[in-house]
Amino acid sequence: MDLFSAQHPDFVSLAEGACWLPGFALPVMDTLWSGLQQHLSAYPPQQMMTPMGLMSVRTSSMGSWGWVGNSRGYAYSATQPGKHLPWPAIQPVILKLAEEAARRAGYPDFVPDSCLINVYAPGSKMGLHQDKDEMDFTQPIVSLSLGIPATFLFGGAKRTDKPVKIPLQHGDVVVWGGASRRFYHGVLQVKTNIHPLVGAQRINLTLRKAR
DNA sequence: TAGTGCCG
DNA sequence: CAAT
Repeated sequence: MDLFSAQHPDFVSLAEGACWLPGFALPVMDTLWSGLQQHLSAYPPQQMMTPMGLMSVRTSSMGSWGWVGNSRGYAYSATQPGKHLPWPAIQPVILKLAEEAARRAGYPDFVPDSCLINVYAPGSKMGLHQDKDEMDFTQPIVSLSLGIPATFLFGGAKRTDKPVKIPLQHGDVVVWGGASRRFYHGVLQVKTNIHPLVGAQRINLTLRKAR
């Protein structure tokens, strides 16, 4: 490994089946942000309820299935909350980026049908949880960060496993599947900051195959 | 257990 | 770790 790639690794292994790809999406971020801004205007993110209380993040979706929470639990829904309208298709730039990241991580057959969009204002966070409402656990999760930095917590199979802290920045991608597909993960409270393109917020896109 | 606050 |  030469000096440049030692300082700027493009692949960091987190666990069996899981990796962090720092800056993987940087070449498409301007295009991606342009499309995402239009989506967020048309489909404003909403705070979801959970059995435990109101989430601090705001959520929107693209794709055939959108993630929804309510006081009884979590589910994937073909329609927007409180409406009878479907979500728009996953934007081609996002779909291609997710498939390329999955391939780089060792999942060449990734076909996402759901893109969950989580918007973190400063102070927002996400507690440790598992993504386990999908049908096919052979398909990985692909996560893309935009905007201000945040600390991603990547734990293990048990809630009590000590998480690794990953400082995610604009353009970073994390992929987890295989043995780590159901590992606990979360996000520490986001600190106040300004990103030159995205402003005072962090946005996370999570691509999955829900059905 | 996709949140929160209390307790030791 | 409750209470869902």
